[in-house]
Amino acid sequence: MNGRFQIAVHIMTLLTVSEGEQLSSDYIAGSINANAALIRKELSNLRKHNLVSSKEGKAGGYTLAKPAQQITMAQIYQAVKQDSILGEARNAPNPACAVGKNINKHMAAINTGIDDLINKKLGMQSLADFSKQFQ
Amino acid sequence: MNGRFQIAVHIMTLLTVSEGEQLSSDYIAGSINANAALIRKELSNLRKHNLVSSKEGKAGGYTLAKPAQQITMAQIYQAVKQDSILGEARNAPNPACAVGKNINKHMAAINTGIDDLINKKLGMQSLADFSKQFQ
DNA sequence: TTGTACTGTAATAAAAATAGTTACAGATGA
DNA sequence: TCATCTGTAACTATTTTTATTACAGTACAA
Repeated sequence: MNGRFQIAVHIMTLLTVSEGEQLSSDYIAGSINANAALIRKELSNLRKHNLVSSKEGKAGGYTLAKPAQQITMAQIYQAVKQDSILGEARNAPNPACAVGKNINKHMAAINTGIDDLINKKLGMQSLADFSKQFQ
Repeated sequence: MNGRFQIAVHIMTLLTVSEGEQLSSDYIAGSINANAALIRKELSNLRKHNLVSSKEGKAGGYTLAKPAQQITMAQIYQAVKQDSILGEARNAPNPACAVGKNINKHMAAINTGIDDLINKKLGMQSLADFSKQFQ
């Protein structure tokens, strides 16, 4: 989810700074220097999370779904994150070992603890706050 | 760094639980269900960070470099982490764009803020605390 | 009603990151 | 001097991420 948060924040910042104007995926991709279809995919995800709205057809494009004051960085983070931050085991550890048997559970506790913390921290900053830095 | 933190914590927990006994990389790999050479690579890194000591030769193996009470989960995290959590841009964004030009700097600020938070949180839990859960 | 400029999405390819493997030199103790 | 272990490099395989291409569908406007 590394690069995706970066991209999502970049997108959201562009939409904030351009104040309601419809931006095309091509334009956004140009600023990010990434592929337009990829950007549309992320925009699609952000729309699913009610952070952007889109308009098809000529003169279509993307805008914020609501004022930047009402969007927190945590919401963007949530929209993008899919896996835990510090990771779960990819190989089932050995269940015959007292440590292996329980490590996933205890790692999960660490992960959710940290994730809560991140959400709390990012929840304190609105997209409007963040975007102000670019003016 | 996802899977590596999991592996490193697993290793450190095994070494804690086995109370000073030398463990071989083979034994550790068996509990984690991973490759022994891979585990040795991570052990090598943990040693570099003064968290484990190793002994070569027959009857060799690995032990904690210091008591588990004196090791925090944050130290393990630090030993393993190499990149930022939420990511920096992989493509240089467009420098001709006010947002693209500055996004990396501002994302970096978010990243270090979160990293500090993680360190603070993980710094509150010792390896001894964590390992108690497995007894 | 037709052309143009967009979104939406799937299929696929390329690239990068991660994990796993093999191999073997060197250390150490029995 | 043999057996058992670490240390590390070189390499391969796998998985994940990112990029590309392609095209159907929508909306506006002349």
